[in-house]
Amino acid sequence: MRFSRYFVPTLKEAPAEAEVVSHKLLIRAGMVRRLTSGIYSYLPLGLRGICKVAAIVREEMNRAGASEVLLPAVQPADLWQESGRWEHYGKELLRFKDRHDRDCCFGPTHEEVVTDIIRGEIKSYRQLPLNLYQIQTKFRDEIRPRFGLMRGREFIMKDAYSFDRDDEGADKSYRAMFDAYCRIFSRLGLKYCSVEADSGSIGGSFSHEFMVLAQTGEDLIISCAACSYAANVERAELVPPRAEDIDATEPGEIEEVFTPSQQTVEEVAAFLSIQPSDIVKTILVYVDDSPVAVLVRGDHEMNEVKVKHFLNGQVLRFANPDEVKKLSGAPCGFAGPVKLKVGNIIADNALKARQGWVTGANKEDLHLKNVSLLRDAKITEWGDLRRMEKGEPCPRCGAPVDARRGIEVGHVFKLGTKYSEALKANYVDESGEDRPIIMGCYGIGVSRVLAACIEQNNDEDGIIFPPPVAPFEVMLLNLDVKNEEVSAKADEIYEYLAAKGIDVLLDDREERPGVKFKDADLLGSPMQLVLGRKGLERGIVEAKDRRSGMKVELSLDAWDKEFADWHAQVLEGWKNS
RNA sequence: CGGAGCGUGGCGCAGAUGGUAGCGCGCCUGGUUUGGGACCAGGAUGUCGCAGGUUCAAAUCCUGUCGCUCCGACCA
Repeated sequence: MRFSRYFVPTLKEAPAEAEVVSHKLLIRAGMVRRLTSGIYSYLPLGLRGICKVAAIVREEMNRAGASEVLLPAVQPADLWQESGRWEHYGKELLRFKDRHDRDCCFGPTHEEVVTDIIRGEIKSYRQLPLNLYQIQTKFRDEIRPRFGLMRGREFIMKDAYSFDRDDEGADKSYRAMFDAYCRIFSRLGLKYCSVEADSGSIGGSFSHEFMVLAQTGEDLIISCAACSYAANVERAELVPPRAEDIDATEPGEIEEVFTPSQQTVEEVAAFLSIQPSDIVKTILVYVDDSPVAVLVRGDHEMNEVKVKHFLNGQVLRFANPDEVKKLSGAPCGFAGPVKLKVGNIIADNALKARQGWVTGANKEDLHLKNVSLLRDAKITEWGDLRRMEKGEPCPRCGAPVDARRGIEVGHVFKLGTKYSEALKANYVDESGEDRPIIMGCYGIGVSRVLAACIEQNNDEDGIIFPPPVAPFEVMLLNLDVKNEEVSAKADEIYEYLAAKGIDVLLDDREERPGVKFKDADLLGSPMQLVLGRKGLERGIVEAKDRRSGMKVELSLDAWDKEFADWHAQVLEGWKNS
């Protein structure tokens, strides 16, 4: 492409709306523009980036034996009522009515639609296994879209669905997708890892997430260097205290202590000159509208996902101040398990480690000392209810774990028969018996991958695209557009590269050199070729590796070889990084 | 939805105590420049988010409303 005729509206300043680096750079580089909250237009350069990602995804999906389809974005409500998700999906599902007043929705995911196709077409075990995928725009009406393409409401996703006759086959399909995902993210040049994950509202038995490591990631990943255990914090299992670590000494009599206006754990600890780990935090929540008190150690964090699963609940919300008052009889900050009038009190395993605790007294400005949860409280059940912290023992090998931030770019689920049973997608096996198809589903956030890629590859001058993702692999700068010889040579090199199948953007704008250098760095092509009058006189083209900043001069006399060597060398550098 | 903040030329912003809108970037014209976002001169562009209200007078005060961003519950 020729820059002068292409549409690349670059910006010197980052728009105020952008918070994270990928968002700022996507806008500054003229790749995207926001239409409204969480909804973006892809401009030519952005679309090229998306297409590059999609092409790799497509190749690897095809290679893994999946067949590409394109399913409808607008879907009828009855399908969703059949699966039960019309009720359960929540407000992220964008619902509307058509002119005939029929309920519809915009697909946030396509389990219902594929399963509907499959139940109509698949009758026999002979037709299985099968894997269908698509790359398509999804819509999820997120509560709070943020970080540009990272969490949009409208986004581009690759979603695949596998159909198998039995568990063994389903596991094979899952494995095939897992491997394909590894190949995809490696080819895209991303630093990623796969972690055990919670399966969330899509449902199913087990799942893994693919995370791109980045400080701005919204997810926390627990990983163990010693045994390669890795999991999302939502999921990371904690080992209960070992028998020998338990101090069973029974404390003395319960004692009320005056703690005026000391509401937070930190305040109470400071006021009583004790550690936060000497305190039991009592968190009042509602799970599916019934009240629950969750007990965790003062220095620990409750894990809402774990609590939800522990109670087999769908929705968890915190009690509001009025409800706290009603449930505990005291304002926020003074709830405690002793004589608490909440039927369901669940406690984290870590609280088994000892007996004497400080807790709220369920009375304003009072706490209790010497509380034994076994003696003084009615604990319904104990369990793993908190978030793992950095440095805690790995559930597999006991070594201290590390915590890092990540962006979820892919997710593989083993669904089982959740949808096939709800929608009656059965097949007939060898013995003539009807059986539900075993399903799996596999997503990649294509637009998010582009953002994550920029998040991971940038510097103060702009984007540094890995070659496979770069909208243009080479940017060719003609510094003297008005000089006919220079322009003729630039055109010649442009044609040469194009003929080699290299995506090249020729900057033929009537701009000063400085503008072109700045834009080239901003747009992030991994390779820059610079041709000017001075260089042409000396018979050279200057070549810059965007990532290392290394510049070399390529002789025009030996162009074929010198360019090929340099090109290979830059690509090699990326592979080894 | 709860908490915080912001809406003023295309972009980034300034406009106390009310007096009829300005700066930088960008854009247009001409000239001088031309290897890391040039300079000079001239020029265009605003129903100050929207709707009410107070006032002789509102970007500024009041009320409502819409939109956006950020912090918490969702997820690719």
